Amino acid sequence: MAGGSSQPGRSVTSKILAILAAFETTRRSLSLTEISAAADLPLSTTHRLVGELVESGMLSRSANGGIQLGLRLWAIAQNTGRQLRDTARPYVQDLFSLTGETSQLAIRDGNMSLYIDRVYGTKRIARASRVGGRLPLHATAVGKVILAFSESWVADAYLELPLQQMTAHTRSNPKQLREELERVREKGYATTNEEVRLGTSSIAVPVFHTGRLGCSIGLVIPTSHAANMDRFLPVLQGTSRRLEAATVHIPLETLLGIVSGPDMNVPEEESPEEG
Amino acid sequence: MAGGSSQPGRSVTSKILAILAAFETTRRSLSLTEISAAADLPLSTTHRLVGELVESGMLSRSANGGIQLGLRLWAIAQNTGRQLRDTARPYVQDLFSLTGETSQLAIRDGNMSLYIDRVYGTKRIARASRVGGRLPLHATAVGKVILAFSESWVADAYLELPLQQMTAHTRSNPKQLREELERVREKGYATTNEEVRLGTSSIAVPVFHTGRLGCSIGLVIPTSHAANMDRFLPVLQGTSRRLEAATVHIPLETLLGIVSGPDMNVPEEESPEEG
DNA sequence: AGGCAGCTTCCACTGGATGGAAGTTCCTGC
DNA sequence: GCAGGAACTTCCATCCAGTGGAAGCTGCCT
Repeated sequence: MAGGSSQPGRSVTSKILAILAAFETTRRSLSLTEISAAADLPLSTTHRLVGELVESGMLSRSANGGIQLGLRLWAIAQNTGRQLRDTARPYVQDLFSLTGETSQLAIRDGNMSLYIDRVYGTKRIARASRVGGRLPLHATAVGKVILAFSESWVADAYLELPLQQMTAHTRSNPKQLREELERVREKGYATTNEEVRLGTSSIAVPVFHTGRLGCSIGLVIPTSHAANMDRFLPVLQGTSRRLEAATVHIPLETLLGIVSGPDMNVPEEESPEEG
Repeated sequence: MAGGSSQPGRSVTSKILAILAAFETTRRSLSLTEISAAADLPLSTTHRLVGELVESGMLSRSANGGIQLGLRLWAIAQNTGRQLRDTARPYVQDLFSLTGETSQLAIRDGNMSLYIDRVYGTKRIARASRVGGRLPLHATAVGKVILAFSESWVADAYLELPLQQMTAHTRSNPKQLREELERVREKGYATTNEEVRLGTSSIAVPVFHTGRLGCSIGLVIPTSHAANMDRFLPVLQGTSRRLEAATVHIPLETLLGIVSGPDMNVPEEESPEEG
């Protein structure tokens, strides 16, 4: 290639991905230089690629000169897993209306729980998760539900990995976790107490689909009034059952848009980020 | 390039965009051949690029062999306009709780209204819009609000374009529309009656930000009980005012993530699609 | 008014992208 | 069970699109 030392073995595709990935962890707009650094690309290459991406609407320039993700990209991406989100949203809303607590729906994406939808009130509580965000499976209630009710290889593979200690309360001992998952299976729901972030607790139940785990729905509750969280169980289980009924006619693969095959993909270190 | 007749002048970037754009109008998974046709690329090129995109998580292969948008892409794209969506969501929810009618929030994207958020109940009504979807500005209540309260060049430029006749009720006469926009400005809200789709009507109000139009919020109502729609006005205006208060401290550019500059981009013919 | 950081443009070079063709798999109909 | 064919995958000689160092530009800060 150019002047002398291109970085061989990097396809254009991977460079474009690297540029988009620079926005994966931040809500801010980024400068060209920041993108260049994050994507590990020469400034001039970044400049040209970003230019093309802006041209096409994948990225956009904001008033202050920064670069952000474009509305076109967002609009295209809205088609991902739409079946599940469109179907589930009213039920997640109901859950919020009935409990008044932050309600969420998550699926497994590799070895993380991926938050698909989330309904919350105007009084903000400190939040560790967000729609599109990921958290470790062992630290959250939805994650524990996913580990407990997925095919056994999921938990087996997961518990081999190093388990991130997010707060002093996070259980990072594989043996203890395995026992806890057993209890989750018996009781039919999972809870956490300040295992992701101090001050918030959570509770979650599974949503099944043709005998397999489909997703998990749960509540995030300020620890201050989280005593007796299981008072929410009837509502949670009722919502789960109604959601199961609403999705039973849709093939699981259509719902999720993915096969969650045995490909536990590599950690990739997304820190919990912002509150 | 290869064997003989590449299509010169097409950057790799544009090819990747073309592949992603193939998913813009469909929720289905696509076969390689379909993508190849939609993106107007040779099959082998499509094969290689799709392979790379799947590798990186931008696309994913579903169980039946089809190809779909990947969760990674979705998760990255969630950062687009997050500030506005995160802030506004509870207010859109409130609007739904208080009215029981489908509630939505839209902004202008080129010469279309882009639906940013939407809250609806479990009883489905025929719907023409969806989150991430676009509709012509002149046929919807939110669109009319956008035209009426944006800088005057927006409506001026828009009314020069050919106006799509979506139903028998759609007003596609520029002169009539200009008068209607004047009335919208006087009354402070806009309505439609079956102008997008027979059977549904809508009403919308503007949400301002530092004196300029920020976005528009509105309701979609089955025409059967849309008589006296303006009974919803106090709730709509109250919600708008509360949303204005909640966003006033955030710079407009940060909110939208874009400058809606004088670049009225070309129609691009997205049909209303599915109900 | 000099310095500097960030952005944009330029351009000769070259290796990664290219796509036609051949090979493979997996149907479906007779 | 096998011919026909549609969809997908692999191969590889060709060559131009992508490349990135360097130089130029802009605007801000001191």
